[in-house]
Amino acid sequence: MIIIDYNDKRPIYEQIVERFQTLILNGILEPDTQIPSVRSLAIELSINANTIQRAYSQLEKEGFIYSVKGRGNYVRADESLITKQKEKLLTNLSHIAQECKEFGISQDEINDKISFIYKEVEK
Amino acid sequence: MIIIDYNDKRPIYEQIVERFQTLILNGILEPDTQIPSVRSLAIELSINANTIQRAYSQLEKEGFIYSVKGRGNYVRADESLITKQKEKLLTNLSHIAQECKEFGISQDEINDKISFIYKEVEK
DNA sequence: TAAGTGTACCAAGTATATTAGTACACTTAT
DNA sequence: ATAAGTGTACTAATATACTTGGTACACTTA
Repeated sequence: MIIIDYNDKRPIYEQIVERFQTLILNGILEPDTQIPSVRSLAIELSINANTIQRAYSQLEKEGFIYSVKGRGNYVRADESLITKQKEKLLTNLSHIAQECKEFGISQDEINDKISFIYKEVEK
Repeated sequence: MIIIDYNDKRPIYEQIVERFQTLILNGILEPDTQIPSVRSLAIELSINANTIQRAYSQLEKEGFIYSVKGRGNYVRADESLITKQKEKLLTNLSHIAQECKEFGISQDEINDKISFIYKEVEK
C-alpha cells in the first residue's frame, strides 16, 4: 500500500505523506479506518520508526488523520479536505493553462487533450 | 532580473536555473545574448561564485546556454527547447486533468477555467 | 500484567548546499 | 606584453536537513 522510491530525491517522510494523502482523498482509505502503527509500518518498509512518526505528525497537522494515544492513528472524516484539493487542482490547471497560452498553444489543442481524457473509459 | 527567495526551500542554484530557463523560453533573453559573468552575478546577488557556476553548468548541460572560455556564457539558439517545453506543459496539463476527472470535476468546469484565461487581454 | 500504541527526546551518521579560497587557461582591450 | 575579466576545476570548512538507533514514558487493550 505504501511504496518508497529511493530514486526519488524527496525525503522518505514526504513520500509517505503524499501517498497517504492520495489514498485518503481518493476514498481508498475511509474515515475512521486505522492506518498501520508507527512501529509496524517502520518494520514493513524497513525504515526507522522516527521517519514514520514524522510523516504521521505532518498528516495530523494537515488534518488527514487523527491519533489516539495508546490506540493508533485513524483517517479523519473531513469533507473540506476534498474541497480544498479540488480548488488546488483547478488552481494548478489555471497556472499551466496560462503558461500554455504564453507559449502560443491554442485553446483547441488544450481542449483536445482534455476531451481525450474525459472520453477514456475507466478500467 | 534574477531574484533569490530565501523563503523558498529549494537551493539557490536551482532557483537561478529556473529563472534563466523562464527568461530564455519566453524569449526575454534572445539567442547569443551574453548573460552575467559568474563573478559579477555572484557579487550582484551577494552569494558565492561557486553557486552561480553550479547553476550555469546545469543550464549548459540542459542546452539553455553555451559557454566560451575567457569570454562568457551565452544564450543558446535551440528551437527544440521550446518544443520540449510545450510537450512538458501539455503533459502536465493532462496529468492535472486526469486528477480533476478522478475527483469528479466536470469537463465543463475545466473548460470554463481555460476559456477565462484565453479570453483575458494581455496588458 | 503484558503487549502494543503514540509521543518525546538525544546522539550520531550521511548527504547536500553553500561558502571561501586558490589556481590555471583563455580572451579582450590597452 | 600587460592587465583585467572570463570560464573552470579543485580543496576545505560550515550549515542544514534527513535518517537512523536508542531510550523513555503514558496510554489502551486483551
